[in-house]
Amino acid sequence: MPRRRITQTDVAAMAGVSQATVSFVLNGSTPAGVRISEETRQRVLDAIRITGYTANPAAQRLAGGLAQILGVFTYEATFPRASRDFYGPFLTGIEHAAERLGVDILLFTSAPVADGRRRLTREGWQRLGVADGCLLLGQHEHRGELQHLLDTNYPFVFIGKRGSDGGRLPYVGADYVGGTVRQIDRLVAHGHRRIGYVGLRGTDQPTLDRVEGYRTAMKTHGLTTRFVELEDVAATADEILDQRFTAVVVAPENHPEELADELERRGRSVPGDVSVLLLGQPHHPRRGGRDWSGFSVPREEMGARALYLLSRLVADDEPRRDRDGRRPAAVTDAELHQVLVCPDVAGATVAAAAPGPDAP
Amino acid sequence: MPRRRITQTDVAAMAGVSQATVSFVLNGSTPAGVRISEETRQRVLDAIRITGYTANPAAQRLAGGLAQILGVFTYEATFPRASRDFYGPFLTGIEHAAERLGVDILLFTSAPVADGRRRLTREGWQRLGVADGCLLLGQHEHRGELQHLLDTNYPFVFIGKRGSDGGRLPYVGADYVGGTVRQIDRLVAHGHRRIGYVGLRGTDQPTLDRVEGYRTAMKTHGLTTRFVELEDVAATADEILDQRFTAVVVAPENHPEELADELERRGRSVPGDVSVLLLGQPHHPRRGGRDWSGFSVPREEMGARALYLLSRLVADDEPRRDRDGRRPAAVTDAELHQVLVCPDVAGATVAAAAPGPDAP
DNA sequence: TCAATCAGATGATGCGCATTATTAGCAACC
DNA sequence: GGTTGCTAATAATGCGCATCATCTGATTGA
Repeated sequence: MPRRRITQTDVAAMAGVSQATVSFVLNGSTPAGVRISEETRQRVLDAIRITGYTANPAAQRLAGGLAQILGVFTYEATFPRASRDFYGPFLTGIEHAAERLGVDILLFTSAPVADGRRRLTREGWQRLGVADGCLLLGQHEHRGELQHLLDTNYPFVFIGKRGSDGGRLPYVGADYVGGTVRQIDRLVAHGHRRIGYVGLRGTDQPTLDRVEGYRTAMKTHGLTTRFVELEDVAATADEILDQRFTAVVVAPENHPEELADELERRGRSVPGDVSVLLLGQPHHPRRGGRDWSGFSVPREEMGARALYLLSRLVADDEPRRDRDGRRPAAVTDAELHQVLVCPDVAGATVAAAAPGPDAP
Repeated sequence: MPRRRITQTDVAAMAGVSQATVSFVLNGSTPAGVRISEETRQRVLDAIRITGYTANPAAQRLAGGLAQILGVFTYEATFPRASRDFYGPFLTGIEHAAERLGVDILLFTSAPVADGRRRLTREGWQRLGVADGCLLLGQHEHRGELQHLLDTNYPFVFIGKRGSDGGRLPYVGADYVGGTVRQIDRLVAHGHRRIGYVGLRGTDQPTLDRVEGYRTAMKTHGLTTRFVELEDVAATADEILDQRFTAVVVAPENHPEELADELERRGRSVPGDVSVLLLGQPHHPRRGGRDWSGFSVPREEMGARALYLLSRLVADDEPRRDRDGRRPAAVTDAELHQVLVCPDVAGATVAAAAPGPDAP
């Protein structure tokens, strides 16, 4: 086992060439009129094989190359793991993809927290530089920081749809709209007509998309949209009964478990009297919690797809060719904004509508 | 927003000093006979504050400094989060500690897998270098690789006790011995006398420790140790009844859930007829699974403590002082090998022994 | 008065790599 | 025979930082 690390210079010496030649061979060469004969190339490759040379990522990065390190930054105040039920799956997907890509993952756990959200400023900028590109997680992004990333042409990909910014931000999101539409379809197929939307107004993308999906689907079926502002769970339960809903859709962050409890406390059964569909997975799966019907967000896949996309963007940035001298195909606009299907979850909180006043 | 990154040279220019001076100020200076006046120091610090300068980790690392990056390597074939019930909590703890320390975490997801376990060789060595030190996870470490780490004096810490290697390997483990002893104590306190150990023979540390704990405790109480080799769950259930055990202890990887099912299928209740104590948490918590009694492994804390220890080791390696000119205290032997208490879990699978032939 | 000491800093160097500019050798052409 | 053109490579440079060796000017000691 060698004491000192093996460098390109060592390899060069063994192959009887210059360090530069080794670098060219490793990078598929040909930046400008540089040519390496096939024979020399082979000699270098042999030397690399024999010595077991591997590039020092720090040096690569410093010299303006790629380090095969991709970063993960989050805007949440505490690193995603803490809210592990929600963020864990993203990271699992990211790690799987990283293994496939042969890339290391750098978690920016050091970024300072200000105003309850993590910032990229100051400390952040430089640290980002160790990674070839970065995945961005969490709702509360900071516009100025994003602008800087765009300005400096630093490759990044959002996890979660970003509609706000006219197509400049690459992202991999989930199709909350489509998922919600299908839930309404489902309810209608079960004979429901009075279907309420329970939730908080919000400007976050998932909420906007759920509302849009609800609106669209209700309109399609010629039904009236009815929103119930969630303030107090008990009050909301009363309202649901007052309005004689036979079904409601609700986002997972809006305490569906407690809501169902309240309904049952009022002598109604879920789904016997009221069907409840969840627009996403439960955030904090309770021991012995209900088996919710609704749709699920493909979080692992989102993580993985985001990393793949990021790696493509990084490759695009680097004007380097593969060994056939061709550049990989450029990233298309379609790739830049991916929205993944949210599969339906059968569950046990949906049933046929009780025949009510609106029944035929 | 500056286009080009701010370097020490920029800061130096602003403060009217040389780049070297800036570096000295940042590192608490004084490598050899170098002195910086308080006034100059302040000027440099001001310039840093104004420019918002931050060190480029790649450059720091290349120049032999610290990058404030700590690595996580695993010997498992797939990266830990994938088997997230077991490994997830370690990473949670690690991330929390990283936030506290202001350090980024590098996951070595790129390390190649050979023979079903991940290796550090070739690819690995150089990549490790980006991090100031590294946490090691998983059972199947490779001796040669460890030796190399020791030889090159690369700072690392194992998560999980490492007894095999006479105190040369730093680790943060869990006290399986003590935890197991207490479970036996618990059973004895409940009047149990015929207490079996169900499990597979294994040479992994946790298994060795559980067996040791069982042996010790049984001896202390003057009871006979009885091991049931787990081959087939059904056969094991039969054996438990044959031997008229009133209680068994079992490791979580040995299918406790199925075992209890088998017992109940035979008309025995858990814990009514047979108490079952789990020596650790369930590996794959089942929906609606039993509420196991036993002990839990403080995995998050292990992760966090391991990272703290690693950071101390790294600091120790670097002959650098803090701003008062003192070196932090060296790592003691006690710190080098930490074993954390495994708290008891009350649970619902333990009850008083049914009066049997051994009863008074 | 001249050497010795010391505070306070700076210049130069190298870490390992990517990349640009340059060179050496040789065949072809006028 | 000199110039052009081409292939095949190398020398040199810089990325940003840590660090070693060195330098300057002031103060002290004899």
